[in-house]
Amino acid sequence: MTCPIDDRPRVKNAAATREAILAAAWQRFLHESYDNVGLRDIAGDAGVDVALVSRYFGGKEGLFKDVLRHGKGDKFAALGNAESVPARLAAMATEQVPEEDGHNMERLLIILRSASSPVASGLVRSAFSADVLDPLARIIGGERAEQRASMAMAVMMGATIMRTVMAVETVCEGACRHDLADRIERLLKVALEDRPEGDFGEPGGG
Amino acid sequence: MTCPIDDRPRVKNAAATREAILAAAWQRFLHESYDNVGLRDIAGDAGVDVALVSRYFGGKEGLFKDVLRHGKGDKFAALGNAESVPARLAAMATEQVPEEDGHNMERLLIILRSASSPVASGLVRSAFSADVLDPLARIIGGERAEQRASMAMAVMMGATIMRTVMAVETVCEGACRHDLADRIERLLKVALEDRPEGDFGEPGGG
DNA sequence: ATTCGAAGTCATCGATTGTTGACCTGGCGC
DNA sequence: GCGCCAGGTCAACAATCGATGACTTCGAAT
Repeated sequence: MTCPIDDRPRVKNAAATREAILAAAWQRFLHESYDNVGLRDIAGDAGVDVALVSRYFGGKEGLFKDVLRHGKGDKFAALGNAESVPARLAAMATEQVPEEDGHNMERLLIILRSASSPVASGLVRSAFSADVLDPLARIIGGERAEQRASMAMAVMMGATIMRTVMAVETVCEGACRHDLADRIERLLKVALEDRPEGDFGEPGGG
Repeated sequence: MTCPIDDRPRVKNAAATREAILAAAWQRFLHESYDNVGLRDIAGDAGVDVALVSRYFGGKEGLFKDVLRHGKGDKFAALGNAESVPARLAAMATEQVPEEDGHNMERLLIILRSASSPVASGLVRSAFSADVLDPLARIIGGERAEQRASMAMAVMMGATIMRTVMAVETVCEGACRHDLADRIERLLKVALEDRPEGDFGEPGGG
């Protein structure tokens, strides 16, 4: 198979072929939902025959599963301490992030896109719980950490949906981008608060 | 055609048939995405032949379009004034709502489910903008109303996703439901704030 | 009772999907 | 040299989808 972009025709290299398929699948699933991504599209992007996809990954579902667990093993665990989490997440939501966090943000978008597909939803839910929710809950700690982490991720997914899926201008760049990030950061702080309720006021800067 | 649940076989009543199809489609699109809902499923639920769906609504896309604009004309415009919006929306997100708002919440879920389907995304986006975002922005008023409304809806959609799509227990009912609604209400208040930023403290109760 | 049009039924089309098995091909050991 | 086998190609499969056109049936107006 002649790879369309690479000069070398990439002959007889199973590992490279597997990786090419995985990369193409990542990009496809990043922009469209599970159901609307065809194996022929992925194979075409990777410069590979369709049959190889099912052969290497045991079908579409297996490929999607491997896409979800692709990348660093840490995933969302590298968010720093509880203090820095809101700022880091806000930066991720507005995509002012270093390479590493951007990768995790893309994974979140992949999860979001295929969240409502009968065959993918199960994989998506478990991946979200294991790779996103639990690590975040472990970082923030405190009472009802899982619930507060869920609220923070609700903010993240909501903002992401507005930006990428609904394509709302005012959340994309429109006005001042830093103001948007600031508002999201404030939202994340409220979502992560473990104070009872109705208790305002920050512990003070420093 | 013998309707499976109704005693009367419903013969030769185009209006009733149209409404039955619409109701069945509403329920289907409420639980699955646009791509994963078949016209045969809808027709089966409505007790109607498949051909009638395409005949009455001019195809699947037309049916979905009619589903989106189904119901009251007011839609999200009946949320009261700017003061009551956060509480009402929080009640909607946790489904402690009267009949009317529940209908709007279902519409929001329909929008959410089919947001990433190539043919439905356009309809979904315009419906969301016209029936949800703009009315809400008009209610809250103030500076950059559209952006603040978008942030509030981001919170709403995020919470909804957590509950229904991701099926996160802690956001469903788990702990105390009223605490969840309270936290969402606080999030909505922050999302809708039109103060510059960094300015905390409420204007005082009463 | 007859007739005409709306309402409903049936069969089938074309397109697309994921998957599979048979078949080729090129490099490496012997 | 030859065989062997992993890596790759090709064609075809069954299933499903939305859509369409011809046909039948019922209701009502005359």
